[in-house]
Amino acid sequence: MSKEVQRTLLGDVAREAGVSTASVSRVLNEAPHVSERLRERVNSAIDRLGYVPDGTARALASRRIGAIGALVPTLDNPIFGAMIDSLEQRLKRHDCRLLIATYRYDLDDELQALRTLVQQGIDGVVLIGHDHLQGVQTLLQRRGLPFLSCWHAEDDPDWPNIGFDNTLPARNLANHLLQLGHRRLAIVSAPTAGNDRARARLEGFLQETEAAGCAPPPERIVTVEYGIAEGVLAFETLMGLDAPPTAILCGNDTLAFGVMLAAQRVGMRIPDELSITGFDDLPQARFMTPPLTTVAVPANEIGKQVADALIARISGEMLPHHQLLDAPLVFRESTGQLSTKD
Amino acid sequence: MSKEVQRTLLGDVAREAGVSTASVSRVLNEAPHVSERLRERVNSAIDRLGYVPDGTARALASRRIGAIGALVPTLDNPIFGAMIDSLEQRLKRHDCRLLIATYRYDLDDELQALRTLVQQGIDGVVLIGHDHLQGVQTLLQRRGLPFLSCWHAEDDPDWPNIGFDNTLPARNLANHLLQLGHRRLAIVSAPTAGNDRARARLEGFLQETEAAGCAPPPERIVTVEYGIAEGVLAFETLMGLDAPPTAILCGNDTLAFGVMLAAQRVGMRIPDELSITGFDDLPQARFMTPPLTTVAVPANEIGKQVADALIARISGEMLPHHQLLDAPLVFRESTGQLSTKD
DNA sequence: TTGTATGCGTTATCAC
DNA sequence: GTGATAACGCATACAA
Repeated sequence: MSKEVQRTLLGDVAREAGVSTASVSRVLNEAPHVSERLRERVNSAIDRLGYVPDGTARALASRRIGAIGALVPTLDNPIFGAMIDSLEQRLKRHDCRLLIATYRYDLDDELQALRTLVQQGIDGVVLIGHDHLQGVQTLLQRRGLPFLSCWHAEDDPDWPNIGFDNTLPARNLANHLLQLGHRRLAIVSAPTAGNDRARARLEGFLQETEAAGCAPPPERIVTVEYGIAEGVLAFETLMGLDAPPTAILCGNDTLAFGVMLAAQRVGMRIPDELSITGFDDLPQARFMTPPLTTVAVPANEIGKQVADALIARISGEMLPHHQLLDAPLVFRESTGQLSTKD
Repeated sequence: MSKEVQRTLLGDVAREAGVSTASVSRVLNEAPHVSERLRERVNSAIDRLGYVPDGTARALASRRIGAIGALVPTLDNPIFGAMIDSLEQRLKRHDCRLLIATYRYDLDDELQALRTLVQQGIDGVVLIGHDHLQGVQTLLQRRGLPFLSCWHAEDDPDWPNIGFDNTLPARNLANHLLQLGHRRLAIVSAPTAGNDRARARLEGFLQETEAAGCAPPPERIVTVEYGIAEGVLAFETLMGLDAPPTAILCGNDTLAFGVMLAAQRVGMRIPDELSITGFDDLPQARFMTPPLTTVAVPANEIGKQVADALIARISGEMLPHHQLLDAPLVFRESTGQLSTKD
């Protein structure tokens, strides 16, 4: 199909430089104990011939492909896009490529995708969260494959991870609303199946409201898929109740945007008539009217740290790796005291 | 470093099944002319031994790694996230993996990243837009590597592509504003260096306004980096002018969001006092207050079609591949006639 | 339809 | 420090 151009091989470089193939390989891999003179001769031969090493042969012989795999639920959520973007940029520094696979929160798909990536020969794996099928751990261990999960914070020695606590900020958000005098709270959660982060946030909301004796009744806890339109729907559901909430805790910013925009659409004043909180601190959160009170998830920082840590693990440094990052609350104007005019 | 478990090889499967290695390979690759009986024996042996083929060896021997590379400016822009998400899902169907690399609109970085991916042995390449260094084409051609660019629509036989016209919708947006009676137009553009899409949109805006005799003077054409905050800044710059615009054409939705939110912040009524247009139709565009008039970029459709077309090319089908998709205007409430009360 | 034998382009283990 | 040479694990042309 394509013209079979005569490719320059490592052996050609060796001949051109008048050295052995082993020496060329050593120069290529920056191995120790190589004389400066030899290095120069080889490099000059490489330049002269325009030699480019073959990654596949390299991978077979060295048992390293120079790429890791990342399994993410979706790239449609910009928070993951941001993380993957940082991850890839940082991996580049370590001369490492990135294979991505998405699984739409379907853990069977995740395991299947992992199998495929492992078969490709990836040098390491990045996972999101703590919810995985048993097969994932089994496979990873059996292959002795370096891996790291992120976006959560379990101190599990079998699951090295770099992330943040999802529960505590959720509790703090709930507490913030309680402090402002709200008692009729509602929760808009993403589906928790296969999503420990969503579950942890929901639990945080519940723990705090229960402790205060005003846990939302079932009808004020709605679960919707990820999306602005879904947030709009959730708002409509909640406001149709006999006793609508005075404040809504959302599982993520996108849902909060939906809720907020739906509220504005019907002319509701935020926060006078309704307080709203998010979780993620997406770029537009601070530009909403009013700016959204939320939790700043360190997506970019996670990407960088995961890259560095996984590369370290691949290099054999089996560090502890339970890294807890800060996910601070960001108080803005979407939350406030209920106006007492009624 | 990791326990060297005795891996099961293709040869082991052959022995177990009592056939040759070639036969096992044929079954694995679903080659034609394999008897049902042989297939069953091999598959059963594979199951019994839990054999998993080695991707690196496969790649070296077959000269296909089962993955393509995608070079995107950034994944921080959700429109690219959406495209990559669809692309990856669709590639999966074809049993193809995805390597991604970002280059922050730096064409030198793009070429460098391409070199790295080519060296890995990727089977094909996806590019964004038409702006690339000469080296990109040279490299692609010399290796006879199947590739496809997207997000633009040149009818260049040397550059197979699947995309949409960026200029025409831009013209139509400008015309829409002119029809509404606006004469003091402004443009907020993303940097056009290394970004033919931004340039095409800008040109569309200019062509139409020039034709109507009201091309914006230089001070009403501002260029800012991608981002909501940058849109806010652009708004402030434009509104500080002696003759501020009555309508603003933005190069993408994110900039438009920034402009709109900044306008709301200072209490400006949209569209009564200011009309705003975007480009992309991000999910939140229709949920803004007011909903944003914009252009619906078929990001997901591009992802799917690119996957199918590139796989076809890799399989040797050298189709024409200049596929023009529709990018329709979406008229919403962020544009309207200037209120004539002054 | 199936088996045999060789090649894929490196890396790494030895010697020297 | 440097050079032979044997892996690395599979695909495929060719033969049968």
